Amino acid sequence: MSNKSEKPEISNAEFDVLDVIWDDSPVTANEVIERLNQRKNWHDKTVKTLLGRLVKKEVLSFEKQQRQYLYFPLIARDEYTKKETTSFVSRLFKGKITPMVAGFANQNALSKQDVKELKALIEQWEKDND
Amino acid sequence: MSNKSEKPEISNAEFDVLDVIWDDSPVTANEVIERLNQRKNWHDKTVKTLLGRLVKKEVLSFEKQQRQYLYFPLIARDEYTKKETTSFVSRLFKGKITPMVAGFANQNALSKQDVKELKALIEQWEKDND
DNA sequence: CAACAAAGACTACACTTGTAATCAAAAAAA
DNA sequence: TTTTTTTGATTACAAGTGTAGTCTTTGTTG
Repeated sequence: MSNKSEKPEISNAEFDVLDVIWDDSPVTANEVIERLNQRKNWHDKTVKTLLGRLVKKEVLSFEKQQRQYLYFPLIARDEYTKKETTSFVSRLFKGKITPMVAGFANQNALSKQDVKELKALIEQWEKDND
Repeated sequence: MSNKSEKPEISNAEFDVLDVIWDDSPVTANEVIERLNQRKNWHDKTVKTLLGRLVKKEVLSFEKQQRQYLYFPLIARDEYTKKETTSFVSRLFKGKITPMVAGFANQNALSKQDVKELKALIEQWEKDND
């Protein structure tokens, strides 16, 4: 293994922490714990550990405010999701999104609204390209 | 943790093994090793270990052919990809595919061909639904 | 039949991950 | 100032993972 800063490798639990920080930052550890409390049922020590690991992985950083830390992300959510999406689609769908969307549709996970949005997106794409 | 048969939790390395088995099965371990050799550079013992773990996880099974085993999948690729897609999209895009496709387009990962296919897919969807 | 080779079973081992508990430093309260 | 609390740092620990090596069994070869 060993990927020194090549690519952060964010674990599932870590992602949940990062996710609420992306929602709004900088934030104190307690704020993060509180926000996570809404959905997860983690001990505050657990969240602290995850924050520490994210800092060590250089995904987060912080600045001291008295004795507390104010955490903020070092990588943008958008950048992260794009990268993850690319690797996900390339892994499971040989890089093609259509089969992925098809699987979605095929599962009744596609709503009328989604289709409307997709159409708008495509239209825009066609306007931009070519 | 601990998910007794709820949901297999296939690791990355395991997935690569499973992937070539999905391509064509049943196959012997050596066939799997050979196929993987094309892209990965794994020791054959490594592949054997992964096969064993997949069997233990009930993702694969096998039947003996003399002293060799012929492995085959217990879960369908399609089923797996659908499930993974759902969880991926729900995690990173709050369950909406459009933002995902948008990120894709936004990255120039969308080809003319893709768009054509997407349009066809949508058209079909509209024909089916409502 | 004896020795060898091939296949799978079992063992190994460091690193990651989930999930905290304990320790230490510093600020707040008594 | 002594005590208590709060916050982060360090330590813990089992299960999972990547990546093999060794042991055992069972055909194969001389």
